[in-house]
Amino acid sequence: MNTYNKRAIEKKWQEYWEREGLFKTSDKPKKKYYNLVMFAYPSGDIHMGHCKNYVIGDVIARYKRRRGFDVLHPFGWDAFGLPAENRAIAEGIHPEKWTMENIRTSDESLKILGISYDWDREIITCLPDYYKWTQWMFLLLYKRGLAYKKEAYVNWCPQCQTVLANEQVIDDRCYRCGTPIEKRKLKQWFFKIAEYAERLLKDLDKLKDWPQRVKVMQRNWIGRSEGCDINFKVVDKNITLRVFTTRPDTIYGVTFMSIAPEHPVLDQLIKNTKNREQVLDYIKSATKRSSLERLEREKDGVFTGCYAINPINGEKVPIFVADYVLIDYGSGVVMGVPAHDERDFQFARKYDLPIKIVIKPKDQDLKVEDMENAYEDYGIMVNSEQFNGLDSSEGIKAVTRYLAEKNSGGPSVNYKLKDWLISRQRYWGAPIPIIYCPKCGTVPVPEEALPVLLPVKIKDFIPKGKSPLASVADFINTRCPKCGSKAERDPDTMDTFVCSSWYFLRYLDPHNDKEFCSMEKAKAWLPIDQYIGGIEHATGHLIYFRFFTKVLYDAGYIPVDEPAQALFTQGMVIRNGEKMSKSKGNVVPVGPFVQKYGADVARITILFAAPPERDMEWTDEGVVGAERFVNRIYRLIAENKDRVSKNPPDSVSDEEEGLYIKLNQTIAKVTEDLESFKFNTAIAALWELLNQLYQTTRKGPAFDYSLYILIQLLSPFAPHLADELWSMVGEKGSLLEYRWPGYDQRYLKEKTITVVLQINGKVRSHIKVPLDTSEEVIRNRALEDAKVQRHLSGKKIRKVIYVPGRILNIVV
RNA sequence: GCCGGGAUGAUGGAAUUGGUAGACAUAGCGGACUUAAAAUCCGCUUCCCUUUAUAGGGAGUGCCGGUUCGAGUCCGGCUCCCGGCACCA
Repeated sequence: MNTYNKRAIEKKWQEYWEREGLFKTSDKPKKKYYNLVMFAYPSGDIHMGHCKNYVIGDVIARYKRRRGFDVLHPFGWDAFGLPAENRAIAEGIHPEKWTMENIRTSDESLKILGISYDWDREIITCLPDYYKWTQWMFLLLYKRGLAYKKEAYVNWCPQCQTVLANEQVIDDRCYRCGTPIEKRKLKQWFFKIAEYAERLLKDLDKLKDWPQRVKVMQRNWIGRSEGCDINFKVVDKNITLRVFTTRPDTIYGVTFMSIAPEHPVLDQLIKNTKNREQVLDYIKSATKRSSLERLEREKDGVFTGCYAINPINGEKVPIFVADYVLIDYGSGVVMGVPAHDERDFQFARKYDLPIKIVIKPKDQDLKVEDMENAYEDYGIMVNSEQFNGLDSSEGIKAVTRYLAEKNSGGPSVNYKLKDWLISRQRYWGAPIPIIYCPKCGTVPVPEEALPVLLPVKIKDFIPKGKSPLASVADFINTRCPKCGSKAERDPDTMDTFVCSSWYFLRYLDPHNDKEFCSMEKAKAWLPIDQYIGGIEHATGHLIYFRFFTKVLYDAGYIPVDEPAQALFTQGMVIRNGEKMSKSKGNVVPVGPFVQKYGADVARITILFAAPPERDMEWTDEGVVGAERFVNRIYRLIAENKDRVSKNPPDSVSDEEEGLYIKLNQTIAKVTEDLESFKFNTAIAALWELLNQLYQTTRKGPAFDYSLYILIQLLSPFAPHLADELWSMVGEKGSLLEYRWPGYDQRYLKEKTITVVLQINGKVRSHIKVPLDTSEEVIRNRALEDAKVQRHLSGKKIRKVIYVPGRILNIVV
């Protein structure tokens, strides 16, 4: 009887849970707990690498249920996206067929793992009853002026043949396929997330239970920068160039201006100048280069033939076009201060432009001839007329104020966060609900005409630089909803991150065909009490869904302006040194593993190996340990099942006191650890209790009761085994139907304590005394101690420090 | 470059937040059970030195220094690793 038939037992309990509807969500929650794990992309079957997230979420869900919460614990699928389409192109399977089959397989895997999802609320983003509301969201943003179409230089992945959002470009490469991205000038749909930059930043402070790390990443990503706008008039032209700078204290050091090659003002600026041809050539070659190339090249540019006037002193400086100036930061124009900006310094040296020192360090002077680099630190303003002598920080304020008074600029704030490009030139996504009418222009599809169905019958998925939908005549050709004349649909689909920006709301009211979610349900369940997912979404999904929440809040559809109270980011599952993934060929599939070892073993393996926020190595040794753990518990209970008692001991004998204290400590420890996501130490505590129970030779009422409690404490981690043992000892139903056990305050502390005796901070001896022994008694006992005496001989005691119940340190 | 986080036995990891470093597990070694093996149960297992043994001593949480009766934990200075941002004006 070393082991038990895991698969048979697990199946039995999974059927029971389903039959009794134990995972169902309450319609009228009294004490709600919205526990959400990030949904997933259905790429084949799930494997153990994915499961960590789900197992963590399930432990919390089961624990909270037993604490009396009405738990909402749903799951769904982020089912649009490129892999399905790429598979379709390679193998001729329709993306929908492939996706839905994957979902069926993966659902099965989640069920055999015993994850307690309310399956009635499962959502699948590629189905019309879901993406209807994704399109509705687009229209809402459009109505609120937050969705707009503009021509811009955008990120283009030549491999995926589609544009990408900034958040999907990692180190100038496509986040999906790693291909270096190109810049293309295209007309695309954007969401005005930049308009929410300040609120997205400020409200991070409200998110007390989010990891610091994620908040820091979001702050970096939003990239708020305070500074000053300065207007430079162009000589002999009716043009004003606005620059943004964080260092207005260096304004007297401006010796040139640089404009980004993509800047629209250039057309007008170089009209009728003799350098026109040269400038156009430069623009042409510069705009072709990738941002990576541009970064690596030596800084260069070309003189436009025009001059600008420095508003502070009227100096005339040449204007260049230079590709180190970024079109999408600030105004795309910079003032060149070579003495105090490294890039400007290099540029000035190359073109022999003057370098003028206007900031000097506090304790020394700078000489242009000696400079090998720009002096970028703060210092004292010099060569700056009335501002001479000011410290940089005062100078920044003084110059800003002066420029504002003169109407030549003023304080300004810039963000790195840019508007979110959401058009995709691919088939497998939610169609953008917009119609172009030759008479009425851009016309949104009326709400009652939603969803705009993705045509199922399509032969050619291959992207050719424009959406495959563009060549589906049935889809593209339509009538204008306003005037009825012949019109065309937008052929693009939406970024899948749009689908995932609001999915957490659909779970609240998944079958509502009138609204994406009723206000009543939103009020009942929001915000998410615990969100669990991967850190990789820190600057993508986790910003987008905060943005959507704020928009919906502003529009009066939901009662919260932040979606999630608490966030937990779990670590990855590593195997053989690499992230577990199909492409690395190191996955452990769920089905075969559960067949062989059972779901409880899988769960314990994941939970015990490491703290959940850290990466965990999946090893065979870990599996061995987990298997031993469940077998050992099963055997202990099975061998003693007739002894198990639901009643705490009436009185605790001296002999059993140690065990009974251990039991109460274990209840307290496991409870605390569950509250703070320390599942590895919670299981370690159970293991300690288990070891102690195995070593108990004289079994009494405390032992009998301990078994009863052990089964209960096990239930969030190994729910199948726990329920099986529960019925083995004569209890009814599932532990999900029982409250979490409490502990006896009186038996948390040992009645005899060990006091460590130290001399000069070194451990020399230990004494055992009753719990409430006075310091004096302990001191005397210590001085009598043979070992202490040996170390004290011939020395004078200078001081004695007593830490109650722990340590007595004698200083000699 | 700027901003985070980290470094503890052979290994995964504990340590009440300044109070016995190494819980629990894995691996290893030894014992019991067995005809035998597996499984199981029990014991040992940071390193070095002394000792037949009991035992005793010393060192030890990446490195150097500091605060303290006492530091894995706090402070200062480094080294290395991981992550985020980065031509951001």
